[in-house]
Amino acid sequence: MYTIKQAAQLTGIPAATLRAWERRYAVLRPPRSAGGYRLYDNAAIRELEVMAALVGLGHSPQQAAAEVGARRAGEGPRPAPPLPSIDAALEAARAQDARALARHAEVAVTAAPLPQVLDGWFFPLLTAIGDAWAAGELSIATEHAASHVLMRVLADRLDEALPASAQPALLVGLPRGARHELGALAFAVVAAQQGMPVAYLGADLPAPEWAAAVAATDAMAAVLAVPTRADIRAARDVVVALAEIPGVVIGVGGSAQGGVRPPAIALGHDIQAGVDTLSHLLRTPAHPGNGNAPASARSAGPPGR
Amino acid sequence: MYTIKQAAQLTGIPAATLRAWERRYAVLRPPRSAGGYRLYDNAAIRELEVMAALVGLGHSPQQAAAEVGARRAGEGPRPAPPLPSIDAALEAARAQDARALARHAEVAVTAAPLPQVLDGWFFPLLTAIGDAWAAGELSIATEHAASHVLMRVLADRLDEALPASAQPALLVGLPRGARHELGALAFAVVAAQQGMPVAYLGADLPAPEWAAAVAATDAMAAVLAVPTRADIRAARDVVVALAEIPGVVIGVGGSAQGGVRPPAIALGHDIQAGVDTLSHLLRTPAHPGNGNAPASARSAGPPGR
DNA sequence: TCAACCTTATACAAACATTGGACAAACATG
DNA sequence: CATGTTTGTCCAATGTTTGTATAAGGTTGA
Repeated sequence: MYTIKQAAQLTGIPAATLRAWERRYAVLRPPRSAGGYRLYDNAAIRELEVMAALVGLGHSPQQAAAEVGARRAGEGPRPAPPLPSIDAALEAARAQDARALARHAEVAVTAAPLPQVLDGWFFPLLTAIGDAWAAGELSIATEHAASHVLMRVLADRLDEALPASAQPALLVGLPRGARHELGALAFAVVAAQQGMPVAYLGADLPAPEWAAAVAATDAMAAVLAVPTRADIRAARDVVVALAEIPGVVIGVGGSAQGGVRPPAIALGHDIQAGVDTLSHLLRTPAHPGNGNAPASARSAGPPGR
Repeated sequence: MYTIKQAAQLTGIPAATLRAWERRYAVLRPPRSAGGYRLYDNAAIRELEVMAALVGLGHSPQQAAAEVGARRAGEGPRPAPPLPSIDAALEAARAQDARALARHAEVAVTAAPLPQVLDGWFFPLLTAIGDAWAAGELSIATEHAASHVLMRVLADRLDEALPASAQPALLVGLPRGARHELGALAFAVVAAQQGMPVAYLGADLPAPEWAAAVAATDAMAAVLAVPTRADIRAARDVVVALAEIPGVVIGVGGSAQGGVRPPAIALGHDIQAGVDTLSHLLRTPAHPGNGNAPASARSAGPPGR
């Protein structure tokens, strides 16, 4: 737990401003000590960092607070807000009714903060579709069409979340041969909603291309999805290629992320947590001894902006 | 959310002009803060950028506002409106600037009727990108990202053109193994804008899946793209599978369409003409002697609607 | 006990927005 | 050419947003 001065130092936001933010936007309600001192924990610090990032990106503090607040609304142990029925969406997919499916998905992403919708709706729907296909109730064409639709809904979200003009600092995509894009895209969207300037590179990208993309954009981090065992080899190649470039944080996600070793950092299987981890790594000015992260940033200056 | 000054900075349009546009053309109605400040979100910024680009292209602001507000398909025989520069878009693609590329594409599809834009902008841009790649000036990642962006712009148009909910009468897609989707998607969009209920099935679809999709939707026609020689065999398989189903018109397009024989109907290399051909075939109650079309309609009633 | 740090409440100025009207340059049209 | 419309910009009076400063006083830990 940190006092306000420490929080100010950690986040770079003056203490007076922190108090003003709390008073005016209720952006945080840190617990107090017996004597009434504010006590910030690490989660609070991270939220402030997100807020600062959004403000630095040009959002008005008022709105940034609203956005941060909206996102936090979905984290507590409260009863989850009702999501639309997965069965109905599955039915739409089965009936090849792209429009209805898109509508269901739109409703879902609007109903709650995205990470929650992903866990509670998108991914369950995907496995339901997968099951239906395995049971022979559903053709590949149908499965194709459905994932197209879902991808588009997420891509729209990505568009909406991306700052109007920013050099991408984070690249997200899949290694050569890998196909299942939805997880990677979902990660990109959540990261973008957190204020990171993301570029989504798509599926099936060979290692040299990854390196070229990182070099061209001067990105500070790359995240690749490793959806299946079969993708591990290609993912390793990418990691090797990227490790050549100093100062790039390499994250991996997906079911088979365990098959990829340092310097890649496994981001785990919870998207929100993975984004938090990454965001923290990027915001912390590279500790020499933090385990497996590269040692120094290439481009001078702080991450934000 | 951005205040008007930031919106002005992001779009390059003076704040006073933004207000004037809003007042005079109702081009945007941004939400307001509690104190009455305009709040622009990313979508609004993008719309303004499109509008600004159209104005820069020579459209009057009034007209541009109307076009941005309600994008319509082919209007009268207006003098060919100027399309945005392909070079600028190529530059955006090369710089991995997905946002700028999307903006260029938006401007293009807004500036003129789609078939014209396809011939005069989209496909030239694609070949330019292809050339740049062949010349080693451009990585696969870049080419990937660019075609992603262009696909999305077209897919948006498809969504917009499709009637709220109608049983698809026409399926569009690619045979197993085929990848280059843009032509097929473009065909689907033009057909949809012409009023046909289209479903876009996507790439890489095996023959049995085509048959299943046609059977499931009771579609009256299927159009498959045959982008390269290598796709001919798979396309033939699809044609054979679909020929089993009576009353289905089978159209083929793409560079290698010549390699596929009746009962498939070659739709030629001009999208508009191809759509016209198909539409004519569907509207004409199956002549027994029209060369290579199948003989009878399955579902009773007239094709169109 | 004391210095350092924290609290609330109020205040304030600089930066930024708002509306409504006005106006000249550019453009079209008879 | 004369006339009317369109369009970008500017003005003035007024309200909002936001970071920071101040006063008066309480808490913390050596």
